[in-house]
Amino acid sequence: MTLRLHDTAARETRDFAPLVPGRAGIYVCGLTVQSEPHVGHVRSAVNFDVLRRWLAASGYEVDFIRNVTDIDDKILAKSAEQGVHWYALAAAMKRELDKALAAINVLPPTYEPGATGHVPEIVELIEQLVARGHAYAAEDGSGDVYFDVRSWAAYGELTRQKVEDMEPAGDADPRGKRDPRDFALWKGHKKESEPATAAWPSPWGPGRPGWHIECSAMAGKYLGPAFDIHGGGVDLRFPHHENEQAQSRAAGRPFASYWLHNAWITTAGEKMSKSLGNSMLIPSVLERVRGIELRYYIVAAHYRSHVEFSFEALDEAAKGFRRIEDFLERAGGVLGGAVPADGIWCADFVAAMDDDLGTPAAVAAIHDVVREGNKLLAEGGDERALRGNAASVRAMLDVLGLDPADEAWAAAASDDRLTDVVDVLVRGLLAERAAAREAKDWARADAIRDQIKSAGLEVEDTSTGPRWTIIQGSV
RNA sequence: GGUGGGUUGGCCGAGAGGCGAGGCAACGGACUGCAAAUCCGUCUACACGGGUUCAAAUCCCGUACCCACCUCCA
Repeated sequence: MTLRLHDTAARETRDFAPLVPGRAGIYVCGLTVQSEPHVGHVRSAVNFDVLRRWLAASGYEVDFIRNVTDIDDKILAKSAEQGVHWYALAAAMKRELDKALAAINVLPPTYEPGATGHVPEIVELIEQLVARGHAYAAEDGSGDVYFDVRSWAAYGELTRQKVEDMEPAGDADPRGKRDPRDFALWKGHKKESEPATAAWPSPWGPGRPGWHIECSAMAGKYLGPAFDIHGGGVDLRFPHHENEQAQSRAAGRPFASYWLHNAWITTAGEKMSKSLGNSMLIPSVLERVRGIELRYYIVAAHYRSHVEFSFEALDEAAKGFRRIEDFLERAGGVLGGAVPADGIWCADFVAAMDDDLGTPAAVAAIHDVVREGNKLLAEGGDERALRGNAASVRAMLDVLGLDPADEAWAAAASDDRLTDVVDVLVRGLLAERAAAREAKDWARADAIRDQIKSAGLEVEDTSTGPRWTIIQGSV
């Protein structure tokens, strides 16, 4: 069984053949830390986290680099608007992002480089491009350096566009450009409008990196001139990725073998970045569902499918996930403790994941095993089969970053000691209810159950006695 | 103007010539003191118009509508 990935550059799903057997180098364009993360932002992170986990689970040693763009026009503009230092804004938003990603169990990358920390590498790359005749310093004294689109015949190959059909780049004063489509590699410092802290020395005078160059420089530094997979959101295909590839290849670096792009999450047909209000911001969404449920919602859709975000769909996904979770919990009860995590992946799951990360089918495969497990649970008896079944569910969930027993969720979950306290209190009430039931005083028994429910706990009678759980969404 | 991606049941969402997606909701049954949970069953769709084929959501032609990108974007 080979992993197949949809390469957006080739426009086809191809067998994944790593440059070095057993190893996978991945570069993903992370966020420009300019505002609070919303559902759309974290989708990309989850999608590539699943890729990374599946590769690792399949036996690859994965180098996963996800950058942070910590300086650009927007950060400068927003910080000026808010009257804060640009680096303060970037750092604050970075912390928000980290918090949001931790809440949905996105593993930290192998390394997370930032643009501002790689100015020497960026300058070196630009120098290579100038030396090879693919970049030039603007002749208008602005200190800008541009990539010469006309000098690179393959320009447009990633998105199959002809240079003549493109609209001009608006990233700088066009007077300094040889061609309006040339884009900035280096932006000369604008003394009158930009803070002195937003400039670094360079052979072309003080300035800062253009938008695309940092990814080429950092991918080259950490993954080498050629690496396996480059990922990001669809919107980045052009200009960002097109330009990254042009810059890198023009500098003699083969760059990425495969390009993966995740689709958008929109709200009512609108991009999330344009949506008004902050109901789609991660902290706000996490008031409604738990992080694991949000992750399930994202994973249940294929990464290349456009998702129309709705709270109704989110709630439904959460219910679907709880079905899996409930099974594990009940199986754990029967098995006398935690369900082991060493189960095997079922064949459907593996086939789904190998087929361009077919997470919807993978989720369906998990549900199938859950149904089998529920059947075993209902029949009672075959503990060995149940153990294998439940362990299999856990193992598959783990690949998707959705194992409820994963310690990563513990930080976000309620305090264990508090759970113990509640358990003691509820057990007292349940003993009373048991006595009432014994006496067939159903009114009294139901009153106690209602009382517990009004506190936000659900009581269920099972073959092994009553069990209480927190009603999700009630707190 | 150029480049891509879509349109599937009440809802969410896969699939890519013949075979059950899956979840949620709804309804019926089993179980239960009643519930809950669970199991079983029911509802069974592919934007539209043609065509190819023994067989089409799936392939071909055409039409409509939607979305993204074309230098701020995950």
